Amino acid sequence: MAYNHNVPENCRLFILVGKGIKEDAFREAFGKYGKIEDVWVVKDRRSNEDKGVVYITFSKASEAALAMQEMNGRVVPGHPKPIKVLIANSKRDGSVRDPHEDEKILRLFLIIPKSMSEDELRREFEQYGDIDYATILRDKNNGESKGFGYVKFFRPYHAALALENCDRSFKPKFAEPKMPRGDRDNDYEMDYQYSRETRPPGPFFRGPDRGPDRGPDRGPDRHERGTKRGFSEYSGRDDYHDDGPPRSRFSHGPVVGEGPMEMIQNYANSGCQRLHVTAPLGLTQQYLTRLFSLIPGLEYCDLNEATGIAYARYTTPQCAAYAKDKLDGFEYPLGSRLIVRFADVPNVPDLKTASAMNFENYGIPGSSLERDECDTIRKAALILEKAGINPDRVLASDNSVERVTYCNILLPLPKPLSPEDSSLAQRLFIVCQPAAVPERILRDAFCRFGDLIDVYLLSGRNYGYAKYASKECAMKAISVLHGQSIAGQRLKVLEAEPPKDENRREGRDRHDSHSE
DNA sequence: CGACGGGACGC
DNA sequence: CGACGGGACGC
Repeated sequence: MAYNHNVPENCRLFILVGKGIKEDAFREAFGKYGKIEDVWVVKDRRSNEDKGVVYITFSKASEAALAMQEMNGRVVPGHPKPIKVLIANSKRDGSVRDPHEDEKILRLFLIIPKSMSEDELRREFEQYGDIDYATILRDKNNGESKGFGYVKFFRPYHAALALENCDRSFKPKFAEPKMPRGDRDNDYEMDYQYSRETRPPGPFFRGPDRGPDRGPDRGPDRHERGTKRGFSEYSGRDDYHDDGPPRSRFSHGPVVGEGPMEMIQNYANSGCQRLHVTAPLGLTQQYLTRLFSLIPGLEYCDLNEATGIAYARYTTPQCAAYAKDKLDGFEYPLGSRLIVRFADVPNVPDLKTASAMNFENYGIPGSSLERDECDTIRKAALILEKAGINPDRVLASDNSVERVTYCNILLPLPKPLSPEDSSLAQRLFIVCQPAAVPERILRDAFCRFGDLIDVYLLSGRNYGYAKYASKECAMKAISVLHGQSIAGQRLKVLEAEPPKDENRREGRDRHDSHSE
């Protein structure tokens, strides 16, 4: 399936280059940010000359957004001019520029439990990055939640991370822009011009981790401000890079002959030595500590394996900033990314620099690290893995099962989900006793038997359903999971009774024909 | 005992 | 500096 219309949204980059495009150089430069699905160098139909445009499709929106953030304005080897990198419009939208196009990559539409407040919503999502606003739609008359709302980030990368990693019960989607296409509004038009030309201080220039200290301009108008400010700014590398100057080498462009020490020293003092880490389920204390100790100056790294939340502390703020920059978004295991944030509200920066440290002591082979620390750390992780320093997901000689921290028994390895529109073969009824289990854990457990379409608990309840596209997989899930303990809760897994109020048609051979 | 989910932004 | 190919549904 090399060609697939069902690629996730916002996975494709639109890159402006000059002529003489070398595809391999682009694969090389962009490949480190994720899995590249397609590279297309656009050529003129007749002359076969480059049109100066490259499209790169990644497997995930977060990879594309990270690549944009890191590569925009950079020079690709063999190409004289700095490139411009944007998230591509969908093919359907063509080259139309929407005055609200930033909302397509910064704002999520979410299904939200009716009991959840906007503050809770914000707290839930700020683990993925700085939030512009979090709104819940309410009934005009009684103020009750309508069960959905929006969260807008300042950076496409953070929005994509939230989309991919938040609890699936939020059913996250990139929000459609508020106004219909072509419905011009003069205020927005003016703001658009203004923000592009002069770029006043605004949300984009706030530090990422200022906590509640967001300045005096935070108030009831923040929704409005957030909507207007800085839109269409996402393409500038300054706009979406996390930290103020001095920057990492990523935002400086290629740095030659600058060693890791200098690089760490050049990091802005965030005033924060402690990092908050969201780790994928199943990652172990030992593995995480090894990973974070690859960055010099680690004091400790404490992981709560039940929640996947860890705190790591470094000897200097610069080291912490460096670790955050290098490990945030680090993908391990495949498909899961670490999320690394400053744990504390940074103080006013001072100019202390990192004390002398030596990468050579950290056992990274070929640890010159001058070209690409991310890549080196990846390699180091692979080496650790080969050396058996591994999350203990994989246990025993039997490669078909593994130990996961949330469950009392060994489980089969995770398997991909079936598409949401798969036809339902078997439904299971699930009870968690005495209390509910987070859906991400249920999902991780129930997907392991294959062909899982969806698993969810009814909101505010400790029971729910799992839907499978194959009966065998569903029955296997019952046989393995029923009676076991997951995240400290006893699990009941039964075949579900048919839905209560369903107009039943007993027609045997009437299978769902997909529409459209 | 424990039985059936939610969906687009006041102008 | 600003926008769309090749491939192709089904044994």
